[in-house]
Amino acid sequence: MAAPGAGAPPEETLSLWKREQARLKARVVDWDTEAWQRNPDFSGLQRVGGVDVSFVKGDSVNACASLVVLSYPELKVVYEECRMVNLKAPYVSGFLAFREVPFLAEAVQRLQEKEPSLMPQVLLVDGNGVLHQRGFGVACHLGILTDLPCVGVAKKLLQVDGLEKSDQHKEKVRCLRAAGATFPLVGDSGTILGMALKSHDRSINPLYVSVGHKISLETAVHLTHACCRFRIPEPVRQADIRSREYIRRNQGLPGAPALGQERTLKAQWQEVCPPGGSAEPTDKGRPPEHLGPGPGADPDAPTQAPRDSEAETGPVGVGPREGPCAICE
DNA sequence: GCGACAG
DNA sequence: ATCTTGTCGC
Repeated sequence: MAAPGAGAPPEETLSLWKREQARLKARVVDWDTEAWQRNPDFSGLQRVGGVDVSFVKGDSVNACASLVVLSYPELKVVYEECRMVNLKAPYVSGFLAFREVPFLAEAVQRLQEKEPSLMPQVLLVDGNGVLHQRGFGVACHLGILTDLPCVGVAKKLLQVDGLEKSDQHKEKVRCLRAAGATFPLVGDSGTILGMALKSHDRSINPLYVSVGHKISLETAVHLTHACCRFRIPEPVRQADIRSREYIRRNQGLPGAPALGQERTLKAQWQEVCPPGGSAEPTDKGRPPEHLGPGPGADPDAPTQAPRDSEAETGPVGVGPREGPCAICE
């Protein structure tokens, strides 16, 4: 029940994962540690990274992990890496990092080895930071593993610690006027876990920003907003666009699984975690082999129209009622 | 049966 | 995450 549609990890594994999260959580730094973070215009900030993982259609194992680095404030892609990976763990809400973070951390590691001068000064991560069941989402996890400042940027509200998509929440969302408008996400404990951010004038659904590592919530929100040309901040959006594109080009090429012949995650999970047996940690790292971006992979190719899919804008004829809001006075 | 469910 | 067309708007 923990992972609908896929093989669920044994309770024992979840227990180990929780312990690991608790151990690493102690290292999270939730304030500004970098000089550029203190400057109102972020002067000194030159490179912002984004990461994402996209999937092959009917396959929960094969995916493309991508890391991009954009110049700031121009928001032009100056580095890109896409790589096909075999996910080892199923998706379980609250444990996303155990599925994706190993490959993201490896991508950062390869960048460090190949082009250290392009190392981003901060990473925007698709998912939550401290806004999480145990206060340690994927953005925190990646931050600790890489020691880079990280920001959690989620597209949906993770309903934890009393946070819910209640009518009151929806009311607050409707009250967000111009891009940049926010409201705090306060947990039962009274702690501010993150901020809802209207990232674009024409978007209705806000982003849910939270601290990952080495950055304050205020700076995280300001930075996220500063990186938005559309609803999704450019670093994450470019990582997403490029990883999907990479998958499209890789489909049908040697190495890609034949249709209907994919290994299911459930099957793979059974290998790693036999029902009743002890699993052995086997392989470590692959040889750094490049299936480098072919000749037609210009980073700057504006093949993408200035329009985003998704709910960049609300339904035209059925917009939420404008007018006085009881909550935002 | 119903709601929850980051990606 | 993914399945998917048109449509409105700058």
